[in-house]
Amino acid sequence: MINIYGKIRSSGGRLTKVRKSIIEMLTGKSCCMTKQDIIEKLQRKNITPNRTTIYRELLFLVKSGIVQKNNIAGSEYYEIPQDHHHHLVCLGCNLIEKIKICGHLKKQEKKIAEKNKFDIINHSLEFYGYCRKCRA
Amino acid sequence: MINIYGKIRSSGGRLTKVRKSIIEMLTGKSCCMTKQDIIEKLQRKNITPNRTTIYRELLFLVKSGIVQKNNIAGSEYYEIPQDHHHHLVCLGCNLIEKIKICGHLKKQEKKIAEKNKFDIINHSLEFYGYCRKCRA
DNA sequence: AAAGTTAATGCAACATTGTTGCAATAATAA
DNA sequence: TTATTATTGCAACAATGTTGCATTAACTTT
Repeated sequence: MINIYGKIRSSGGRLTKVRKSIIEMLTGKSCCMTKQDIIEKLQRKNITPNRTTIYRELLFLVKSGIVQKNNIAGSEYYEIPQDHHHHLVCLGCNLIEKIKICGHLKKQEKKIAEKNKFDIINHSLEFYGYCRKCRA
Repeated sequence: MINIYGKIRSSGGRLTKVRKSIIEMLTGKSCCMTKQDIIEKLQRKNITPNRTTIYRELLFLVKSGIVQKNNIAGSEYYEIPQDHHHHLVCLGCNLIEKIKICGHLKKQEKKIAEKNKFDIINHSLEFYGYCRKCRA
Protein backbone atom coordinates (compact mmCIF):
# COMPACT_ATOMS: atom_id res chain seq x y z
CA MET A 1 0.00 0.00 0.00
CA ILE A 2 2.88 2.31 0.88
CA ASN A 3 4.51 1.76 -2.49
CA ILE A 4 1.18 2.37 -4.20
CA TYR A 5 1.06 5.74 -2.50
CA GLY A 6 4.62 6.37 -3.64
CA LYS A 7 3.71 5.49 -7.18
CA ILE A 8 0.83 7.95 -7.15
CA ARG A 9 2.83 10.80 -5.69
CA SER A 10 5.79 10.34 -7.97
CA SER A 11 3.53 10.64 -10.98
CA GLY A 12 1.98 13.85 -9.72
CA GLY A 13 -1.16 12.32 -8.24
CA ARG A 14 -2.55 13.36 -4.88
CA LEU A 15 -3.60 11.28 -1.93
CA THR A 16 -7.19 12.29 -1.52
CA LYS A 17 -9.65 10.90 0.96
CA VAL A 18 -11.55 8.94 -1.68
CA ARG A 19 -8.43 7.63 -3.34
CA LYS A 20 -6.85 6.45 -0.14
CA SER A 21 -10.08 4.83 1.03
CA ILE A 22 -10.55 2.87 -2.19
CA ILE A 23 -6.98 1.62 -2.19
CA GLU A 24 -7.28 0.69 1.46
CA MET A 25 -10.47 -1.24 0.74
CA LEU A 26 -8.99 -3.12 -2.17
CA THR A 27 -5.85 -4.09 -0.33
CA GLY A 28 -8.00 -5.41 2.52
CA LYS A 29 -9.98 -8.59 2.66
CA SER A 30 -12.40 -7.92 -0.16
CA CYS A 31 -10.43 -8.97 -3.18
CA CYS A 32 -12.91 -7.88 -5.82
CA MET A 33 -15.46 -5.14 -5.59
CA THR A 34 -17.96 -3.71 -7.99
CA LYS A 35 -18.35 0.02 -8.33
CA GLN A 36 -21.50 -0.30 -6.26
CA ASP A 37 -19.66 -2.22 -3.53
CA ILE A 38 -17.11 0.55 -3.41
CA ILE A 39 -19.73 3.29 -3.21
CA GLU A 40 -21.55 1.55 -0.38
CA LYS A 41 -18.41 0.88 1.58
CA LEU A 42 -17.39 4.50 1.25
CA GLN A 43 -20.79 5.59 2.49
CA ARG A 44 -20.31 3.58 5.63
CA LYS A 45 -17.25 5.72 6.21
CA ASN A 46 -19.35 8.83 5.60
CA ILE A 47 -17.62 9.49 2.32
CA THR A 48 -20.22 10.25 -0.35
CA PRO A 49 -18.48 11.39 -3.49
CA ASN A 50 -20.30 12.46 -6.60
CA ARG A 51 -20.99 9.98 -9.40
CA THR A 52 -18.48 11.84 -11.54
CA THR A 53 -15.78 11.54 -8.93
CA ILE A 54 -16.16 7.78 -8.63
CA TYR A 55 -16.16 7.50 -12.38
CA ARG A 56 -12.99 9.51 -12.75
CA GLU A 57 -11.28 8.00 -9.76
CA LEU A 58 -11.67 4.44 -11.01
CA LEU A 59 -10.55 5.59 -14.43
CA PHE A 60 -7.47 7.06 -12.81
CA LEU A 61 -6.66 3.97 -10.81
CA VAL A 62 -7.08 1.67 -13.78
CA LYS A 63 -5.10 3.90 -16.12
CA SER A 64 -2.28 4.14 -13.59
CA GLY A 65 -2.16 0.37 -13.44
CA ILE A 66 -2.86 0.43 -9.73
CA VAL A 67 -6.20 -1.27 -10.03
CA GLN A 68 -7.38 -3.72 -12.62
CA LYS A 69 -10.88 -4.14 -13.93
CA ASN A 70 -12.13 -7.69 -14.26
CA ASN A 71 -15.30 -9.02 -15.69
CA ILE A 72 -16.88 -11.78 -13.73
CA ALA A 73 -20.38 -13.13 -14.06
CA GLY A 74 -21.48 -10.14 -16.08
CA SER A 75 -20.30 -7.46 -13.71
CA GLU A 76 -17.21 -5.34 -13.57
CA TYR A 77 -14.99 -5.93 -10.58
CA TYR A 78 -12.05 -3.87 -9.43
CA GLU A 79 -9.07 -5.40 -7.74
CA ILE A 80 -5.42 -4.74 -7.03
CA PRO A 81 -3.44 -6.88 -9.47
CA GLN A 82 -1.64 -9.68 -7.70
CA ASP A 83 -0.11 -12.93 -8.78
CA HIS A 84 -2.10 -15.09 -11.15
CA HIS A 85 -5.25 -16.58 -9.73
CA HIS A 86 -8.78 -17.64 -10.55
CA HIS A 87 -12.14 -17.10 -8.94
CA LEU A 88 -14.86 -18.95 -7.13
CA VAL A 89 -18.10 -17.10 -7.69
CA CYS A 90 -21.04 -17.77 -5.41
CA LEU A 91 -24.32 -17.68 -7.28
CA GLY A 92 -26.12 -17.20 -3.99
CA CYS A 93 -24.48 -14.23 -2.35
CA ASN A 94 -22.20 -13.01 -5.15
CA LEU A 95 -19.14 -13.47 -2.99
CA ILE A 96 -15.96 -13.86 -4.99
CA GLU A 97 -13.02 -15.80 -3.64
CA LYS A 98 -9.59 -16.02 -5.14
CA ILE A 99 -8.03 -19.42 -5.65
CA LYS A 100 -4.78 -20.64 -7.07
CA ILE A 101 -4.44 -23.68 -9.24
CA CYS A 102 -0.98 -25.03 -9.54
CA GLY A 103 0.36 -25.35 -13.02
CA HIS A 104 -1.40 -27.50 -15.51
CA LEU A 105 -3.36 -24.85 -17.36
CA LYS A 106 -0.16 -23.29 -18.66
CA LYS A 107 0.81 -26.51 -20.38
CA GLN A 108 -2.58 -26.82 -21.97
CA GLU A 109 -2.30 -23.25 -23.10
CA LYS A 110 0.67 -24.10 -25.28
CA LYS A 111 -1.10 -27.04 -26.87
CA ILE A 112 -4.19 -24.98 -27.56
CA ALA A 113 -2.14 -22.16 -29.01
CA GLU A 114 -0.42 -24.46 -31.46
CA LYS A 115 -3.50 -26.37 -32.40
CA ASN A 116 -5.54 -23.25 -33.09
CA LYS A 117 -2.82 -20.97 -34.43
CA PHE A 118 -3.62 -18.47 -31.75
CA ASP A 119 -1.13 -16.49 -29.64
CA ILE A 120 -2.41 -16.79 -26.12
CA ILE A 121 -1.53 -13.92 -23.83
CA ASN A 122 -3.55 -14.81 -20.77
CA HIS A 123 -6.73 -16.47 -19.65
CA SER A 124 -9.52 -16.21 -17.16
CA LEU A 125 -11.15 -19.06 -15.33
CA GLU A 126 -14.14 -18.79 -13.03
CA PHE A 127 -15.98 -21.50 -11.17
CA TYR A 128 -19.61 -20.82 -10.41
CA GLY A 129 -21.48 -22.48 -7.59
CA TYR A 130 -22.46 -22.06 -3.96
CA CYS A 131 -20.33 -21.17 -0.99
CA ARG A 132 -20.55 -22.85 2.37
CA LYS A 133 -23.17 -20.47 3.71
CA CYS A 134 -25.36 -20.55 0.64
CA ARG A 135 -25.51 -24.33 0.34
CA ALA A 136 -28.19 -24.40 3.02
CA MET B 1 -32.92 -24.85 -36.39
CA ILE B 2 -36.10 -26.67 -37.41
CA ASN B 3 -36.64 -27.97 -33.90
CA ILE B 4 -36.01 -24.50 -32.51
CA TYR B 5 -38.84 -23.23 -34.67
CA GLY B 6 -41.00 -26.10 -33.43
CA LYS B 7 -40.21 -25.24 -29.86
CA ILE B 8 -41.24 -21.64 -30.41
CA ARG B 9 -44.51 -22.49 -32.14
CA SER B 10 -45.54 -25.14 -29.65
CA SER B 11 -45.20 -22.61 -26.85
CA GLY B 12 -47.35 -20.07 -28.65
CA GLY B 13 -44.52 -17.97 -30.06
CA ARG B 14 -44.55 -16.67 -33.59
CA LEU B 15 -41.92 -16.85 -36.28
CA THR B 16 -41.33 -13.22 -37.03
CA LYS B 17 -38.80 -11.82 -39.42
CA VAL B 18 -36.53 -10.57 -36.66
CA ARG B 19 -36.78 -13.76 -34.64
CA LYS B 20 -36.02 -16.02 -37.57
CA SER B 21 -33.13 -13.86 -38.67
CA ILE B 22 -31.49 -13.85 -35.25
CA ILE B 23 -31.81 -17.60 -34.87
CA GLU B 24 -30.47 -18.10 -38.35
CA MET B 25 -27.50 -15.88 -37.57
CA LEU B 26 -26.70 -17.66 -34.33
CA THR B 27 -26.92 -21.12 -35.83
CA GLY B 28 -24.55 -20.01 -38.58
CA LYS B 29 -20.83 -19.49 -38.40
CA SER B 30 -20.76 -16.69 -35.86
CA CYS B 31 -20.96 -18.57 -32.63
CA CYS B 32 -21.20 -15.59 -30.31
CA MET B 33 -22.60 -12.20 -31.08
CA THR B 34 -23.12 -9.09 -29.05
CA LYS B 35 -26.36 -7.20 -29.25
CA GLN B 36 -24.58 -4.70 -31.45
CA ASP B 37 -23.31 -7.44 -33.78
CA ILE B 38 -26.86 -8.66 -34.14
CA ILE B 39 -28.24 -5.22 -34.86
CA GLU B 40 -25.63 -4.56 -37.52
CA LYS B 41 -26.08 -7.89 -39.17
CA LEU B 42 -29.83 -7.35 -39.30
CA GLN B 43 -29.29 -3.95 -40.86
CA ARG B 44 -27.32 -5.54 -43.66
CA LYS B 45 -30.47 -7.53 -44.36
CA ASN B 46 -32.46 -4.30 -44.29
CA ILE B 47 -34.12 -5.25 -41.05
CA THR B 48 -34.02 -2.31 -38.67
CA PRO B 49 -36.08 -3.08 -35.61
CA ASN B 50 -36.65 -0.66 -32.80
CA ARG B 51 -34.42 -0.71 -29.72
CA THR B 52 -37.35 -2.03 -27.73
CA THR B 53 -37.91 -4.89 -30.11
CA ILE B 54 -34.31 -6.07 -29.91
CA TYR B 55 -34.46 -5.77 -26.17
CA ARG B 56 -37.62 -7.82 -25.89
CA GLU B 57 -36.63 -10.30 -28.54
CA LEU B 58 -33.38 -11.23 -26.83
CA LEU B 59 -35.25 -11.40 -23.55
CA PHE B 60 -37.67 -13.81 -25.16
CA LEU B 61 -34.98 -16.00 -26.67
CA VAL B 62 -33.04 -16.20 -23.43
CA LYS B 63 -36.11 -16.85 -21.31
CA SER B 64 -37.22 -19.61 -23.67
CA GLY B 65 -33.83 -21.22 -23.29
CA ILE B 66 -33.21 -20.98 -27.01
CA VAL B 67 -30.34 -18.58 -26.65
CA GLN B 68 -27.91 -18.19 -23.83
CA LYS B 69 -26.23 -15.01 -22.70
CA ASN B 70 -22.52 -15.25 -21.94
CA ASN B 71 -20.16 -12.75 -20.58
CA ILE B 72 -16.82 -12.59 -22.26
CA ALA B 73 -14.21 -9.89 -22.05
CA GLY B 74 -16.63 -7.47 -20.51
CA SER B 75 -19.35 -7.78 -23.10
CA GLU B 76 -22.52 -9.78 -23.30
CA TYR B 77 -22.58 -12.38 -26.02
CA TYR B 78 -25.53 -14.36 -27.25
CA GLU B 79 -25.19 -17.88 -28.52
CA ILE B 80 -27.21 -21.02 -29.08
CA PRO B 81 -26.35 -23.38 -26.22
CA GLN B 82 -24.36 -26.34 -27.41
CA ASP B 83 -22.17 -28.88 -25.73
CA HIS B 84 -19.65 -27.62 -23.22
CA HIS B 85 -16.85 -25.54 -24.68
CA HIS B 86 -14.53 -22.64 -24.01
CA HIS B 87 -13.50 -19.59 -25.95
CA LEU B 88 -10.53 -18.09 -27.71
CA VAL B 89 -10.94 -14.34 -27.65
CA CYS B 90 -8.92 -12.22 -30.06
CA LEU B 91 -7.82 -8.98 -28.49
CA GLY B 92 -7.22 -7.57 -31.95
CA CYS B 93 -10.45 -8.08 -33.82
CA ASN B 94 -12.74 -9.30 -31.04
CA LEU B 95 -13.37 -12.54 -32.86
CA ILE B 96 -14.50 -15.33 -30.58
CA GLU B 97 -13.84 -18.96 -31.42
CA LYS B 98 -15.18 -21.96 -29.63
CA ILE B 99 -12.78 -24.65 -28.54
CA LYS B 100 -13.11 -27.92 -26.71
CA ILE B 101 -10.70 -29.14 -24.13
CA CYS B 102 -10.92 -32.79 -23.38
CA GLY B 103 -11.50 -33.68 -19.80
CA HIS B 104 -9.03 -32.62 -17.19
CA LEU B 105 -10.83 -29.54 -15.86
CA LYS B 106 -13.67 -31.65 -14.51
CA LYS B 107 -11.28 -33.59 -12.30
CA GLN B 108 -9.74 -30.44 -10.99
CA GLU B 109 -13.19 -29.11 -10.32
CA LYS B 110 -13.81 -31.85 -7.78
CA LYS B 111 -10.55 -31.20 -5.98
CA ILE B 112 -11.20 -27.50 -5.84
CA ALA B 113 -14.73 -28.02 -4.60
CA GLU B 114 -13.55 -30.18 -1.72
CA LYS B 115 -10.61 -28.04 -0.82
CA ASN B 116 -12.66 -24.84 -0.72
CA LYS B 117 -15.96 -26.22 0.54
CA PHE B 118 -17.69 -24.87 -2.48
CA ASP B 119 -20.33 -26.60 -4.61
CA ILE B 120 -19.26 -26.03 -8.16
CA ILE B 121 -22.04 -25.98 -10.72
CA ASN B 122 -20.15 -24.92 -13.81
CA HIS B 123 -17.23 -22.84 -14.98
CA SER B 124 -16.11 -20.53 -17.70
CA LEU B 125 -12.69 -20.43 -19.28
CA GLU B 126 -11.50 -17.92 -21.84
CA PHE B 127 -8.12 -17.57 -23.47
CA TYR B 128 -7.17 -14.09 -24.61
CA GLY B 129 -4.66 -13.43 -27.34
CA TYR B 130 -4.31 -12.83 -31.05
CA CYS B 131 -5.75 -14.79 -33.92
CA ARG B 132 -3.84 -15.69 -37.04
CA LYS B 133 -4.81 -12.55 -38.87
CA CYS B 134 -4.11 -10.19 -36.02
CA ARG B 135 -0.66 -11.53 -35.25
CA ALA B 136 0.73 -9.48 -38.09
C1' DA C 1 2.72 29.33 8.56
C1' DA C 2 1.04 31.68 4.45
C1' DA C 3 0.57 31.97 -0.40
C1' DG C 4 0.69 29.85 -4.93
C1' DT C 5 -0.05 25.93 -8.07
C1' DT C 6 -2.86 22.64 -9.99
C1' DA C 7 -5.04 17.95 -9.25
C1' DA C 8 -9.38 16.61 -7.83
C1' DT C 9 -14.21 17.65 -6.99
C1' DG C 10 -19.13 18.84 -7.63
C1' DC C 11 -22.58 20.56 -10.44
C1' DA C 12 -25.17 21.06 -14.56
C1' DA C 13 -26.00 19.31 -18.85
C1' DC C 14 -26.16 16.01 -22.26
C1' DA C 15 -25.55 10.98 -24.23
C1' DT C 16 -26.52 6.27 -24.17
C1' DT C 17 -28.90 2.39 -23.08
C1' DG C 18 -32.38 -0.11 -20.39
C1' DT C 19 -37.31 -0.44 -19.41
C1' DT C 20 -42.54 0.12 -19.36
C1' DG C 21 -47.44 1.09 -21.08
C1' DC C 22 -50.29 1.39 -24.81
C1' DA C 23 -52.15 1.60 -29.39
C1' DA C 24 -51.11 -0.25 -34.06
C1' DT C 25 -49.50 -4.12 -36.78
C1' DA C 26 -48.73 -8.64 -38.43
C1' DA C 27 -48.44 -13.84 -37.68
C1' DT C 28 -51.32 -17.52 -37.04
C1' DA C 29 -55.71 -20.04 -36.31
C1' DA C 30 -60.42 -20.57 -37.45
C1' DT D 1 -61.29 -14.02 -45.37
C1' DT D 2 -61.90 -12.91 -40.65
C1' DA D 3 -60.73 -13.21 -35.77
C1' DT D 4 -57.27 -13.63 -32.21
C1' DT D 5 -53.37 -12.15 -29.92
C1' DA D 6 -48.18 -12.11 -30.07
C1' DT D 7 -45.17 -8.71 -31.55
C1' DT D 8 -43.91 -4.11 -32.76
C1' DG D 9 -43.04 0.92 -32.58
C1' DC D 10 -43.55 5.03 -30.24
C1' DA D 11 -43.37 8.02 -26.40
C1' DA D 12 -41.81 8.57 -21.98
C1' DC D 13 -39.10 7.80 -18.17
C1' DA D 14 -34.92 5.61 -15.48
C1' DA D 15 -30.27 4.65 -14.74
C1' DT D 16 -25.74 5.30 -15.74
C1' DG D 17 -21.83 7.07 -18.51
C1' DT D 18 -19.51 11.27 -19.95
C1' DT D 19 -17.91 16.25 -20.57
C1' DG D 20 -16.90 21.29 -19.50
C1' DC D 21 -16.23 24.50 -16.15
C1' DA D 22 -15.92 26.91 -11.83
C1' DT D 23 -14.70 25.74 -7.03
C1' DT D 24 -12.12 23.25 -3.58
C1' DA D 25 -8.40 21.10 -1.43
C1' DA D 26 -3.74 18.60 -1.62
C1' DC D 27 0.67 19.68 -2.05
C1' DT D 28 4.80 22.74 -3.03
C1' DT D 29 7.27 26.72 -2.37
C1' DT D 30 8.49 30.62 -0.05
